[in-house]
Formats: sequence, structure tokens, C-alpha cells
Amino acid sequence: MRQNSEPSAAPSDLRADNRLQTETATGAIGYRLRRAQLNVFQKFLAIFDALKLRPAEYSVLVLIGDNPGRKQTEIAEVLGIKRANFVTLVHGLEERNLVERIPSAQDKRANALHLTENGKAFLADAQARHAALEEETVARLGGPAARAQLLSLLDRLL
Amino acid sequence: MRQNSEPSAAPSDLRADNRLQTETATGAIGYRLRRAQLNVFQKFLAIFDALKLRPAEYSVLVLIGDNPGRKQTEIAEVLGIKRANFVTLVHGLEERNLVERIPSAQDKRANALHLTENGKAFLADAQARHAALEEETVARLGGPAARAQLLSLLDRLL
DNA sequence: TATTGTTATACTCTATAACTATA
DNA sequence: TATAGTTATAGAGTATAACAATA
Repeated sequence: MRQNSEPSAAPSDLRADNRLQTETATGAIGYRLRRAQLNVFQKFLAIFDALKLRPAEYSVLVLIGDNPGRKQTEIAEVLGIKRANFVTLVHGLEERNLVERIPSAQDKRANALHLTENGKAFLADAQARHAALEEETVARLGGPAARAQLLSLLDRLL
Repeated sequence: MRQNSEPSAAPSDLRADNRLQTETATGAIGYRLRRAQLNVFQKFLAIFDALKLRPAEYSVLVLIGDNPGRKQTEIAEVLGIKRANFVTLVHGLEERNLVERIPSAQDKRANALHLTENGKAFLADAQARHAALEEETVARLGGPAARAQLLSLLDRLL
């Protein structure tokens, strides 16, 4: 390794306040999207930590609540979760008495997924907390019109 | 809560087309943000796969290019990368002859990071590809005004 | 033959603890 | 005492292959 032969006088890359030039690295749309998404996700995590519920688990509960009796593969596929990884996830929910895996009569290979009574109450609580977070997020955006505007712009990126 | 204005023939869990009800699970701002972000990121990955460059590595190169001579810790901190994980990342860039770790004369504990000549050329190529992707993304959004609108909305979520 | 649920496995990202050599 | 770089390690999240039971 060679020694540092830089001149000690402050060039343009050593700014007066000693802070880094970050504009090039952080100006892209992808980067800004990621930052905002991580920020919103972090608030989600903070709220749902109390319920020991992770984002994927919450999505699964909501989807089963709206679509009782579906197969594991169907629920997993909609959420972009691999069959293999879905097994562990749903077993965890079953151990917590939130979800039931009921062997299907029509297709003996398949399990029909249902929420337990306990799971329904738990989900209602979780959804209430989620709704409160959503409301706060809309408020930060500047109201329902701003929310619609954001979603419209985001949809153009799909 | 508003009434259901849908032309309701089938119950939500047994729809005629056998598709799942996904609106509850996928309507939230966080979810939509995540989808859009993943989509943009995927295009980024597709382009940068050819350069065998991962997002974090690209950010590091850009940041070193704009701020030559900085310590590993400084670069890592700005990007939210842990010191420990940054070591492997920067060693990989050094092995590819893109970055030099030059022992600092002032502080013998520290390494000053610089791009090699090869690294500068490589970064210029990567940035050209990135700029093309950014241009395409802005076009999909609907032009510079839409881009500004999106960034303004995203900033409200920080 | 194809599909469902499952196990095993591996790879990436991220996070923490602890060491060394300097400051 | 504190900091810079490093090593080791562990936990999530995600990916594929292969198997048994069933279609």
C-alpha cells in the first residue's frame, strides 16, 4: 500500500463543515423511495412489536380473514412468499392459536386456512392499530387528496 | 365507514372468478410504497447485474467518488452500513481494483478511501447506466414536474 | 405427470460482541 | 478511555432441490 500523498490544503472534496457530499448518491428516485418506505415500515414495526407480529404475518392474517378456507399455496402466492417459507410462518401462527390448518375434504393434500376465534379478535386489534397508523400517515402527507396523489404516482412505477 | 357500493353478488370469500380478495391487505400506503420501491429496485438490479454491482456497492463508489480520502467509518455511516459489514464490502471493491485503501498519515488507525483510475472509469459507466434508468423512471412518472411532486410527497414521510 | 405440504439447505443482509492498534 | 478497522457469529429474509402423499 502506498502512503497518502494528498496535499494538506483543503481541496473541493474537503468542505468547510467537514460533511460529506451526498447529493449524487442520495438524489435518485429509487433511493428516496427506499428511504420513505423504510421510514413508514419502521413505524409499522414499532407498533406491531407489541403484538409480536411481523409484517408478513400481519398480511397473512388479513388475507386469511378476507379469504377463509383457502390453501396455503394460494395465500402464499398472492403475497409473494415461497411455499417452503410459508410453512414455518403459518406454523408459528398456529402455535399462537391464531390460525387453524384444516385438512381439505376435497383435496387430501391441501390444508384450508381459517382464523380461530382468538385469531379474529387478535386481528381486529391489529387492524385497529394499523388504521390509526394509516390515519397518521395520511395526515403527514397532507390529507386524503395528497394520499391519492401519492398512490397515483406510485402506480405509475409498477 | 362507508357502505358497500359494489354490485354484490358473491360473498367476498367465494368470488365467481375464484380470485382472492386482496384489497384490505394491499391498500395501505406502506404496502404500496414497498411495491413501487421493489419494482424500481428490480430494474436497478437488472441493469447492474451486468456490472456485478449491488446497490450498496454502487452507493459506496459514488460516495467515494464525490468524497475522496474519507475514512471507512465516515462512508459507512452516511449510508447506514455497520462498520463491521463495510469491511467485507470495501475489500471486495479493492479486490476488483476499483477502490484503494490508503493508510492515513495523520491517523494510523484509519484508511483513506480513493477510487483507482480503473474505478473512476467503471463508476462513470455505471453512472451513465443509472442516469438512463433515472430518465426512464421520470418518463414513466410523467415528467420532471411529476418527479418533483413525488419527491415532495415522499419527503413528508421522513 | 403434476401439485401440496414439507424438510433441508444455502445465500444475502443485517446486527452485536470482542479483539488490536492506535489516539 | 475512546476510536478505526477487523473478525467471528447469529438472526432474519429469501431462494432452490427433493421427498411423500395425493391428484
